[in-house]
Amino acid sequence: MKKSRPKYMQIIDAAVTVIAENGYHQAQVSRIAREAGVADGTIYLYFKNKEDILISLFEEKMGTFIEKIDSMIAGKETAAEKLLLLIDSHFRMLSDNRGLAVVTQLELRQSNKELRQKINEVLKGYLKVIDHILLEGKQNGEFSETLDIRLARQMIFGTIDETVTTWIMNEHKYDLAALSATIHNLLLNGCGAHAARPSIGKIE
Amino acid sequence: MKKSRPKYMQIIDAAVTVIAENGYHQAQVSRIAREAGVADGTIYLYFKNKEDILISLFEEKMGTFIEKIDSMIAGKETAAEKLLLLIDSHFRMLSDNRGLAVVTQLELRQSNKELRQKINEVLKGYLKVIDHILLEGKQNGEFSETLDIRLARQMIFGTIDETVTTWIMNEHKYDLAALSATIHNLLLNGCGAHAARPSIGKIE
Amino acid sequence: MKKSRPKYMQIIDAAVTVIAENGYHQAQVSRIAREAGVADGTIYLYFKNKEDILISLFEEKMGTFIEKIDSMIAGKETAAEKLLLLIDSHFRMLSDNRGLAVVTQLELRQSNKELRQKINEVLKGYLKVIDHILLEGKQNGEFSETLDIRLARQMIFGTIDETVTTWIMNEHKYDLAALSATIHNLLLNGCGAHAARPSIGKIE
Amino acid sequence: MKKSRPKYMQIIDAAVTVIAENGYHQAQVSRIAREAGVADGTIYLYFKNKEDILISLFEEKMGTFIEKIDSMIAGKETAAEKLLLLIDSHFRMLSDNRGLAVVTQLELRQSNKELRQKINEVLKGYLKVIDHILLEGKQNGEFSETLDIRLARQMIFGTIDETVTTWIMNEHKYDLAALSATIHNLLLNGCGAHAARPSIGKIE
DNA sequence: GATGAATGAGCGTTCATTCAT
DNA sequence: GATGAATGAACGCTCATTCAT
Repeated sequence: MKKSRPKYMQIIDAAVTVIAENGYHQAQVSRIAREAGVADGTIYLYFKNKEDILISLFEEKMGTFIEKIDSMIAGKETAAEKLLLLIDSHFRMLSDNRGLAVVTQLELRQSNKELRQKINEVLKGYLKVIDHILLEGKQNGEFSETLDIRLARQMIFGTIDETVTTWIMNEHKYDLAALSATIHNLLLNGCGAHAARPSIGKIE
Repeated sequence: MKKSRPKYMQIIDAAVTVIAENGYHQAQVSRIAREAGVADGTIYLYFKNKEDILISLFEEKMGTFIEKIDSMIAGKETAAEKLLLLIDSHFRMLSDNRGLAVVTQLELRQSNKELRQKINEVLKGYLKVIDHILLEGKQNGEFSETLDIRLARQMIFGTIDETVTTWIMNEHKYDLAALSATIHNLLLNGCGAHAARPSIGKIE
Repeated sequence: MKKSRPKYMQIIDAAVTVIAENGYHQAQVSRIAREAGVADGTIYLYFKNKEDILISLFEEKMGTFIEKIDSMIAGKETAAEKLLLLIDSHFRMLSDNRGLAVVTQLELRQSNKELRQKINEVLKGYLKVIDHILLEGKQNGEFSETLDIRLARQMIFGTIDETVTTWIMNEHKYDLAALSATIHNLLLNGCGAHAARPSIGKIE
Repeated sequence: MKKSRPKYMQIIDAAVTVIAENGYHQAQVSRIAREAGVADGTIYLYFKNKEDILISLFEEKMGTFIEKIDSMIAGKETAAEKLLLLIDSHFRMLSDNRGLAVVTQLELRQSNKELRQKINEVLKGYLKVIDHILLEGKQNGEFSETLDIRLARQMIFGTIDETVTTWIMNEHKYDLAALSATIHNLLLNGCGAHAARPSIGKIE
């Protein structure tokens, strides 16, 4: 429907740009409209209100990302490989799109509780992907059979999230994607992976 | 100093109460003043501006917490024990003070970038405590000698933080402190601790 | 002429329906268009602007009413009979068409001064009918020969109008048309009619 | 309380001036504030919102008027005299305060249904005064013993209201107060007063 | 004639901060 | 030191109207 219209994505991309450049609280609707090259009122033909722009932004960008990860992961055999791919894709996506990184890691978190709860709904899709990897790893013996999946997932997501946030707070001074292998190793150990055997070559 | 006057802490505690009950965006200066039992203008005799209240809040509460941890940790011998104490104290402090937990984990993160950067300054003290534990663990052979301290610290802090946030988002439905041992184990593994041997009794 | 096209009346009737159901301030052009089953832009092929719809609405509905009254009155002999017919027709028309009653008595009065002045132009036709009745009554001796026609007309119109408005504000709880005879009697007295003699049968 | 502060009446008077000069829809809060010589925000120390200004305006001005009428009327003996005083005071008040006349007769009626209903609440006090006069007149034999008080009140109020509105629509071209005696006479007749006897001298 | 997507001006209200008392 | 009345900048959203198709 409306999502097929070019202006829909145009406005979302304008929102990312404006928020990344000026911060969440400086992202007035009129500024987003100007950046998108449309009139203020046009925004409201595609979005219910300002909050709807931000939720849609997150849904579109994160949704696309989750789908990509999902299909890429399908091609890997071991849970360890899948986890590495997830971490690495996550880091690469944000490295390649620093505006989006700032928006999702810092700016959007300044929103009110309701918006943040909706963002969390979207994130659940991502957390499910992690859970699948963990479950598979437990079942095929890669990970400890006593692993608490919920807590392990919190470790994985928390570590990735904190790593990205720190990188941004340090103004992207170093190469985020270069950390993938080390982080992967930390997390694998955390999951009780049989450290020496599966890791071959470049990962360690 | 102004900090020695009773009204200083009175205002900070009022801020915690007001933010915990009504959320960051409902925490108007006049409401904090009413809760503290002072006039609006009085706030500005003790704090430069509203942001200053929130930074001071974080400094006072987190500062006290870091000092406590630091002195408690001094009594423990191994890095593993210190880490367990840190995790457990962290979880217990927030379990025992849910208002403060909501304020620091959710509400204060809605503030703008500048405020969050100052909050990060305060957090650095906490991160240093973690770094000390990790360094000690590496030096005395408890942890892997190739451990990247910065990334391990991000894993530890990120995992703790995500665990607390998830607990709050689930409206404290379960016992946070009960997770200490399991989280500790995950993180120890992550750090390459010689899993089986050192953990005795209740940790595993 | 444009007025001859079917969509002209279709839009006016849609306007009455929309205003009656949702009130003046909720009667957006796009809503009227939807109710009329035409596109927004089509409205502007038949009406200069929104105000023009409302004026035309009043002209059409009130104009029709005045013509009806005029021809009906012609069949009556005395001024008193004509006045009764006028009051009774007025009450019946609005009783039978409550949507229109709400629109003309309440909603349209929320319009701005210019629109209300144009509505008054239309009303002048109605006031002229009243004036004719009064003049005839004075001339044939039914009414006081000192009667001030302008003021008597204001009394008649003001009384009818206030009676209808009160009826609507009371949510049509009682039968408006049942008041015709009593109101007629009050107004006849006001006009100095020789009370006892001319009123025969049902009027008193 | 707040009503005792001088700024309360200052803002109400500013509202009358601004609405009278520019019309209801041009009466922005900021314009009223400027006219009152206060900051926009100050308005909200004395009034809940814009609507509250207008209701208060009506309550203050009409409330004062009703009290005045009530006490003046107490000094008159007959219902006829009381009615004359009421009409004459009504006309004089609005003649002496043409801005207020425009505001209450034309502009305030453009407000939405809720505001108009609150205005009607205030008006009920005025209608009660009329009802008292009518009841007294019926009881002491001045008026017809079959007089329907509700309808007679609608005639009296409707006639006065229509007379004032016509005067304003004619841009105050003639002397409104000069009509008091004639209107009084019309209404007395309407009420079935024994025409010849009670009216002495100046009334007719 | 008919459409409907796009336009953009306009405004009530909040609240951090000041300063005369 | 303490007060609290006053300030005024800032912004999301609606809807009558246009015009390219």
